[in-house]
Amino acid sequence: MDLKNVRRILKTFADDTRLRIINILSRKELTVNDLCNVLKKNQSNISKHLTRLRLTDIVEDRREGLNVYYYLKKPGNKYSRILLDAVTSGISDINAFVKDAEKLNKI
Amino acid sequence: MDLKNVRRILKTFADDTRLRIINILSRKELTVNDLCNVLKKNQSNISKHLTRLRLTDIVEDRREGLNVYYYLKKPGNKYSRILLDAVTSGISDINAFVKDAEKLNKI
DNA sequence: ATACTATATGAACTTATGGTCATATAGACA
DNA sequence: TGTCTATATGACCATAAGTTCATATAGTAT
Repeated sequence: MDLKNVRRILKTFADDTRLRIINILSRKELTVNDLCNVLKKNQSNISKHLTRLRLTDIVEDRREGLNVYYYLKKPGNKYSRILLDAVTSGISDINAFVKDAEKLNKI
Repeated sequence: MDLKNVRRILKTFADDTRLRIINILSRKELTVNDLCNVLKKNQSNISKHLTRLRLTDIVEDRREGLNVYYYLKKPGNKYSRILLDAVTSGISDINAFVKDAEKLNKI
């Protein structure tokens, strides 16, 4: 883990849409389309954010027919885990997150 | 703490120069000029990064004559503290940080 | 093959960000 | 007062990042 990686991980987290995606995926794996519905964003937008999260090793995907399911990846190295834990700790009660979780239950 | 604050804090952390400043200040309070010398960046640049860190409640400053000393803010908010701990202890052995610490000892 | 659905990606646009230069401000001291 | 040093800030530029539209790709089904 070097400085570049730390910055890359932090930058990837430092966006509202991606934070919301991470929060949602922490509860349940979902398809791109599901995420569009919960977040009320267009498909291109969500897909690009997911690509970025995948390139930063935060999520992984698996295809099932036409659908691609995204889910949180268990961090491989120790430093990633420390950072990811720090970034995600103590923020689950954020209002926007709670609302997203409620929408999620209706899907 | 809302989503906007979390994003703001993460964005502030997500920069090489600011991460290096945080690492350095975690060891010792320093003047703007000291930080310029360690980081080999111009004064304007460092000053602006420090201003941003101050506005995000990560550092504080105190003036002593002509010099302004910067140091990590003690309580900060809870989320900043968690990130700060991750960056300053969990991943403090990253190469760029160690090198900065060595330069710091020569001042 | 065609048609349909889900997802990914290239192009273009807008805004945000980091860096540098020049200048302004603040304090010390003669 | 003037001058020097340390720091802050405004203007400007270049690049990065987020969004949207249109299109491409992948898989299903007929």
